[in-house]
Amino acid sequence: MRIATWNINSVRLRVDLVTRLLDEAAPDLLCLQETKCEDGKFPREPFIERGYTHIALSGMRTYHGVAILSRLPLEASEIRHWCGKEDCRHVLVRLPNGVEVHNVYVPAGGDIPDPEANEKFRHKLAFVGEMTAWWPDVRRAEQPMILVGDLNIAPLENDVWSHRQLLDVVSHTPVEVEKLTAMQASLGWVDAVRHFVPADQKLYTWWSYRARDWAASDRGRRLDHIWVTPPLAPALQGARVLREARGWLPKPSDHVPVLVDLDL
DNA sequence: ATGGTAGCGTAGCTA
Repeated sequence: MRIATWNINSVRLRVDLVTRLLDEAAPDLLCLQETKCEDGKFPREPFIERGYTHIALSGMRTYHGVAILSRLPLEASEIRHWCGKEDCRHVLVRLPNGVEVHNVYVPAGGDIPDPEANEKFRHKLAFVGEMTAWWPDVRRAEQPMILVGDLNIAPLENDVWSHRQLLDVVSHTPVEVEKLTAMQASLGWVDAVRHFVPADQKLYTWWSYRARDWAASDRGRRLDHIWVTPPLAPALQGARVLREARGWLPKPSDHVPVLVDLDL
């Protein structure tokens, strides 16, 4: 089974890039974030045509939005809300093989890394904290589960272009990294990508639109993740970050797809 | 130290 995650930054604007990924990488499931699209306006047809007939949506106008496109049947799907907001950041599905897939879009957190001064940063920390407490409450580490999405945190030193220079930049601050690490520990989640790429190797999934030349400066961050619970770790077959998609024309997303293969 | 770009929706918010 191949699963992919991609922050698409408007699914309607980039529907042709999504179909390109489906055609070239042929994932069984594709989890999208930042669809920025109400469910009734979601462009289902190009995906259905390609066999992705099972679609779970949690979308809204203008902001956020998550979606799961699947060519495997979905036995159940559910939308979850966090921090008392209905802001379309989490949809989950159950597959026929019993695996549960969670697609999450963690709040970006604004620019100021101070929860007192910045409500967005406070929301980000609260979001991850709430979810961390929730996992052991409702699920067990023995259940086969996959968590994917734009977690908006780059936890390791080599998940950013400069650990030292990003220590006080939202996405890589110690307080965020601690929060994400605590969530990972909550059910013993295994980082499926770092399972294959050594921690001393730089790895990014996002490059800012603001760089003059994203590839030349290469100031990236690894914000997009795929985690699995311990029972799925032995099934991990490989992982890929599709860096070349950052250059897909005419209008690339600032994030690239992340893919993991499992022997399931 | 600062400003740089992008999407939505048509101003200003979010990233």
